[in-house]
Amino acid sequence: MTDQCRPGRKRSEQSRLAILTATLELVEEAGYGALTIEGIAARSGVGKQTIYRWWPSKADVLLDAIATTADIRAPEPDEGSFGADLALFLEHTYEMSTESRVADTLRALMAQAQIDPGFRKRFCEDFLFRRRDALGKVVERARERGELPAGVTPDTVTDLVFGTLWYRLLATREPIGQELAAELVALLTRQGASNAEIR
Amino acid sequence: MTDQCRPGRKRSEQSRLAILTATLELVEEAGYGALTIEGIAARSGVGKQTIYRWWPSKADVLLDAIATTADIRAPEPDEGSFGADLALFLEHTYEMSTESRVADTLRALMAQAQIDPGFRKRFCEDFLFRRRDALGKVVERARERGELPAGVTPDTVTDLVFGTLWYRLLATREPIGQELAAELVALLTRQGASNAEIR
Amino acid sequence: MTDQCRPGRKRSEQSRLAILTATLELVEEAGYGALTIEGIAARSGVGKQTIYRWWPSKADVLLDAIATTADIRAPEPDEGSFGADLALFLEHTYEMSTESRVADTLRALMAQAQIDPGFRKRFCEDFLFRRRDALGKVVERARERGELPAGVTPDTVTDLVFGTLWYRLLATREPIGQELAAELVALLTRQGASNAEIR
Amino acid sequence: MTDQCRPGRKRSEQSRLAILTATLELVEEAGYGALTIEGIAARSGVGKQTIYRWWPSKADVLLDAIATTADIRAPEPDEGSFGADLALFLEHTYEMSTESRVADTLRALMAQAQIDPGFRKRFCEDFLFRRRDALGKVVERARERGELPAGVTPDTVTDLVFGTLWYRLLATREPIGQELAAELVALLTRQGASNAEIR
DNA sequence: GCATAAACGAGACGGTACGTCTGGTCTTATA
DNA sequence: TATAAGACCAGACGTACCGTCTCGTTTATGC
Repeated sequence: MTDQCRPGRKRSEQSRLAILTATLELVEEAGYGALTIEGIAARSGVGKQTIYRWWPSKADVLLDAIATTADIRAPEPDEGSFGADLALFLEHTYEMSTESRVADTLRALMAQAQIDPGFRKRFCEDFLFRRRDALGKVVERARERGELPAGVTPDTVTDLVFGTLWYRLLATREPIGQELAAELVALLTRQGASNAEIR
Repeated sequence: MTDQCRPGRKRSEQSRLAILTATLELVEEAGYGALTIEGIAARSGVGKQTIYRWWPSKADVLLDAIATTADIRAPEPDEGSFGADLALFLEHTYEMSTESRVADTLRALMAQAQIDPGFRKRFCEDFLFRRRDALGKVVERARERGELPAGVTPDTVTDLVFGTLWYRLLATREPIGQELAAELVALLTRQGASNAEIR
Repeated sequence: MTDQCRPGRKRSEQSRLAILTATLELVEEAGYGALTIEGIAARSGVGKQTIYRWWPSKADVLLDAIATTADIRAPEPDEGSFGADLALFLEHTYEMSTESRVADTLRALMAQAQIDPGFRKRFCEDFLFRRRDALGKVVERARERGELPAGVTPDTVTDLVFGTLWYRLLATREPIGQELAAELVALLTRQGASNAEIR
Repeated sequence: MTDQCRPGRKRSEQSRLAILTATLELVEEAGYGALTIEGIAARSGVGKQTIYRWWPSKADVLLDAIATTADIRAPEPDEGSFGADLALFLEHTYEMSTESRVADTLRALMAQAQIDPGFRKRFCEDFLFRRRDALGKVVERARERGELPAGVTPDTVTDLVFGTLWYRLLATREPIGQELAAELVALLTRQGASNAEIR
C-alpha cells in the first residue's frame, strides 16, 4: 500500500514530530512573525534541508502542525433540523477557536494566504474549502427542507456564517459564544418553518 | 494655530507623495510580498531614513498611501430606511473593492495586521473600527425605527455585514455584487416592517 | 586692517571653543574611532553646518583642538652643544606625549593622514614638517660645529630621531624616557667631538 | 591530527582567494579609505556574511591579503657580521616597500591599528612584532660579537631601525634606498669592530 | 555481505532586505 | 550673514534568514 519500495533510508517520523512540535512552541512563544525555518531547525535539532525537503514553506509546516495536533476537521452534523445542525457546527467551531493556540495559528495562516499565492491555493483546498463544503451540505439539506429564509441562496448563507466567524477571529477578536450562535440560528432559520416541521 | 514655529527644514511634501506613489506602484506590479522599504526608497528617489522617520513599517506606508489616494472613508448614508442605507453602503464598498488595487491592498493590510501586533492596533483604529462605527450608526437608527429582525442585536448585524464582505475578499475572492447586496438587505430587514412604516 | 568689514553676523568664538572642547572630551572618552561630526555638534550644542563651514574634516577639528589647547609647537633649543639641544628637544617631546590625551590624538591624526590625502597635506604642513624643521635647524648647527658622526647626513639624523619617537608612539607604545634620550644622544654625537670643541 | 572531522560543508578556498584578490584590487584602485566590505563582497561575487564569518574587520582581510600574496615575512640573515646582516635586512625591506601596493597597504594597516584596538593587537602579533623579533635576533648576535656601538641597548637599535623605516613610510614617504641603508650600517656598527674581528 | 541509494545533522555558500548610522547638503526661523 | 535645528539623499554598516549546496554519517533495499 504505502509501500516504501525505493531503497534508501526512510523518512524519520521522529524528526517530523520534532519539527511540528517546535513550530507550535515557537509560534506560541513569539508569534508567527518571529517564526523562521532557521529557528524551527535549531529548536528541533534538525537540518534545514530536512524541512525544505518535506514542506514548501513555513506556513505549510504550521498548517501541518495544527492539523496533526488539533481537530480542525469540519463536522457535518445531521440532526434533522437546520437550527440544530448549525448550532452544532458553531459549537464545534467555538471549541476549536477558544484554544488560543489554534486561533492564533488560523489567523496567521489566513494572513499568509493573502501574501503567498502558492500557499493560498493549498490552504484553500486543504482547509478552507473543505470546511465550506461541510457546511454547504448542511445548508443544502436545509434548503431542500425549506428551512431557509426567503430571498437568500444557500451559498450566501454559508458565506454569511463563515464571514461572521472569520471577521470575529481576524478583526474584533471576540470569541464566538452561544449568544452569537443563537442569533445566527434565529436569523438564518425561516420563522415558523422548522418549528412547524418538528411538530 | 498649529504653526510650525520650530526652526529647521520642513517636511518635504514632495518626498511624501513620491513615497506613497511608489508604494502603490510597487504593490500593483509585484504584490505586497515583494514590497520592501529598500524598493520604495529606490523607486521614489528618497533616502531610506526618510521613510523610517515618518512611518513605523511598510504596512503603515501602504495604509497611508491607500488612504491618501483612494476614498476608503466610510459613508454614513441616511436615506430614511435601513434597506436603502444598507444598499448604499454596500454599493460604495463594492465600488471601492472592484478596483483590484484597493482590494489587493486591503487584503495585504488585513494580513499584516494578523502578523504585526503594532500595526494591528493602528489598522483597527485608523481604518477598521472607523468603518465599523459608520455602519454601526446606520444600524442603530434602524433599531430605533424597529427595522431590525427579531432576536438579533445591532452589533451582530454589523459583524454579519462586514464579515460577509471580508470573507468574500479574503477567502473566496468573489466580488460583492448587487445580488449579494439584495440578499443581505432582504435578510437583515424585518419583513413588512419598513413597508408598513412607509405606508 | 583685515578687520571684519563684511556685513552679517560675526563668527561665534563661543561656538568655536565649544566645538574644540567637545571634540577633545569625546576623543578622551571613547577614542578617535567613535568621534563623529554628529557627536561633536550634539555635545557642543552647535549645528552641524557650523562645523562643516570652518573645518574640512573631523581630523582637522581635532588637530585644531589639540593645537589650541596643548603646546605642541616644536621648540628650537640652542644650548651650545648638540647633545644638550637634543636632550632638551627629547625632554619636551617626552612631556608632551606623557599626557595620554595628546599621545592618543597624535596617533589618531597620523593614522588619519594615511587614509585621507587631503588631511595628510595639512597635517604635514601644519604640524609634522614644522617640527621637523625645528629639529633640522638644531642638527644643522651640529653639523656646522662638526658634532655629527661620520657618514651620516643631517637629514638622516632627523629621520632617525623622529622615527624612533613615532615608532615608540605608534607601535610599541612605550614612553620615551630619559634612558632612550641618553642613548640617542650617545649614538648621534661624535665621540669626543663636542667635548673637544667645548674645551 | 588537525583533521577536519566536523560535519558540514568545508570552507571554500575559491571564495577565500576571490575575497583576498578583490581586496587588493580595490585598495590599489581607490585606496584604503574607499575599501568597504560591501565592495569586496560585490567584486568577489561573495556574500557579505562569508567575509564576516572569517575576518573580524576589513583591515584583517587586507592584512591576510597582503600576507598571502606578498612576501612580507621578515628574513633573519646570518652573514657573519652585523653590517652585512643589517644591509640584507634593509634591502629586503626596501624591495618590499618599493611595490607601491605593499607600501600603501602597510600605511593603511598601521593607521587602522591606531584606530581599532582589536586590530591593533592582531596586527602587532601577526606582523609587527614578528618582524621586530627577526631583527632582534640579528641585533642580539651583533651584541654577542661586540659589534654594537657603546651605550646603546639592542632594543634601542631595533627601535631605531624600524622607527626610521616607518617614519619614512608614513611621514616623508621617501623610499629607503641604499644610501640610507649605508648610513644606518655606518652609524650602528662600532667603528673598526667587525673589521677587526674578521681579520 | 556489499554495493546502491536516500534521508539525516551540520554548516558554509551567494543573496536580499533589514533597521541604524554617519556624511555632507539644504532649508527654515532667529539673532 | 552666521547660527541652531533639523529634514534630506546617499550609502556602508553588521545582522538575520532565505533557499541551495556540500559534507560525512546513518539506515534501508536488493544484488
